[in-house]
Amino acid sequence: MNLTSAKVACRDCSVHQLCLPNGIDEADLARLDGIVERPQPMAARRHLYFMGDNFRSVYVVRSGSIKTYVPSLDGVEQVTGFYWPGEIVGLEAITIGAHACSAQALERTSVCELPFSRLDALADDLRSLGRRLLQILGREIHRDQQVFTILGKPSAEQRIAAMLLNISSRLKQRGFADHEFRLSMSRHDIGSYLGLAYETVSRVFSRFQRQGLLLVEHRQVCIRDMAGLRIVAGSALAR
Amino acid sequence: MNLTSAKVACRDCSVHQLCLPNGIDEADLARLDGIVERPQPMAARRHLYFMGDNFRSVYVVRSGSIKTYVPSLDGVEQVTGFYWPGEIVGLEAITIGAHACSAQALERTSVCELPFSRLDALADDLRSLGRRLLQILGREIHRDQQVFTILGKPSAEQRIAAMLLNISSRLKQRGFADHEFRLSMSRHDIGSYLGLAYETVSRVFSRFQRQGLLLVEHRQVCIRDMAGLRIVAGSALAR
DNA sequence: CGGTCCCTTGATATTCATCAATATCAGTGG
DNA sequence: CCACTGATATTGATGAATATCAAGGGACCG
Repeated sequence: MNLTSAKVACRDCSVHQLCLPNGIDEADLARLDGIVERPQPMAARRHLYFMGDNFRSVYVVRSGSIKTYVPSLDGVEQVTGFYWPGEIVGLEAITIGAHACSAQALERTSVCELPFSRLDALADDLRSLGRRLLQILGREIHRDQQVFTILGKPSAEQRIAAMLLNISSRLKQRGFADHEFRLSMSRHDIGSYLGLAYETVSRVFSRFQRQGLLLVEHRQVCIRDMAGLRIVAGSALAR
Repeated sequence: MNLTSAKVACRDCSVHQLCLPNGIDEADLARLDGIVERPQPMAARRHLYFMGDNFRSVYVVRSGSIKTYVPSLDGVEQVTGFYWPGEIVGLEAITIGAHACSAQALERTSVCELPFSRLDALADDLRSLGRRLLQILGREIHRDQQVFTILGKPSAEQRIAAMLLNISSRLKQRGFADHEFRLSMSRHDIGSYLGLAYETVSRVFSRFQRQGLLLVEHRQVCIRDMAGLRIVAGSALAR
């Protein structure tokens, strides 16, 4: 028996407040809980879904992390996002009915699976769930807007600083340390996400370390000077 | 009296099929129509809202175009999006309750205003409206994902080609010509959006023209070689 | 008609990608 | 335990792409 796959009810889940159940009352929560599936944890590099797959479920990361990417003909995949505990993967497929990207575990990762048809049917009954779903999607749109300000920055230093601040703030929201964390993705993934060569990512990390902004050891990152990093990122909303 | 501000019911609106009412049945449509406000057209450069404003409404572009941007301390605003007829502005504020960016008309523009509290209340009654709202937000998330693949491209040529294709496909969806259109935003805005200097935008346009990919005259763009543009953009989902 | 903003183009400086070599780390099997 | 292997990361050298500085032309607006 694998402890990490033990069934944890939504009400006792550590990311409860960031997840769908937040704002759903006790009685309704039990019904929501009834449709949540909790598969075995996934090994690193396993896929949650592939681009083009029929949309069945959205997935909440419970532990570990996920990257999404768009594979391309020439084999150069483009990373479109990273997801940490409490974040929801697969929302991009709701309207289209098919996944617009592939989703892959960056490390050993466990998720909750929420079959969307059952979620949708349940929302017919529970107006609070319908509202909550709308909130979740609205939050996602808000986040995407913030990411636009990261990817729209003109220099490698600005983009990387803004990305680190974005990760930091997301981890903080989830109750993790905001100044020290382990990047579960490779330099290559970061470069693909930000539109930079992976060597550039590596160099900027080294430069930030020399400047006293960061301590970087492999994938472990410690932010030494949050304010300085904000200045590098550019004042435009790097919170 | 201004003809463009004449009251057009949702059912007769030209962007009906891209807008909220799509999929709402006749009887319910009348009720939805009842809460839609149709303000006078806005002059170019007028703001729909400013960052930080309380969230009251979402806005559907009926004619003209809107840009959204994040103003920053040093005065260097960062553009986060462009919106054409049938597209909905303001969704990023739904969950937070305050606008995360400012929205400005790029030309004479008319919108429909949908007061969200009334929309939300109506959705309690009309399950079809609740579903439709979810669809709208899901579509927005899907679009944002596509934008990530534009902004994540490594070169100026790729980003600009991908952006043009993205605009083209959005205009086509709305029944406009997909190979010939007028950009309502400045080179500066495009540069800010894509993380490029405005001179680079200008140069790449000229280069594309010399290569026979485009005809560019001021803000008027004609795509001469759609397939070639797709190749430049890189195969990764530039549709 | 004059002024302002926007766009284009050129020259130069800077940043970034690419190529390449080396180092490090996580597994794997002897 | 250690050697071996392949993936990952760092760093340097070089060339290409992009930003910056600068000038001039053209469109739009009062």
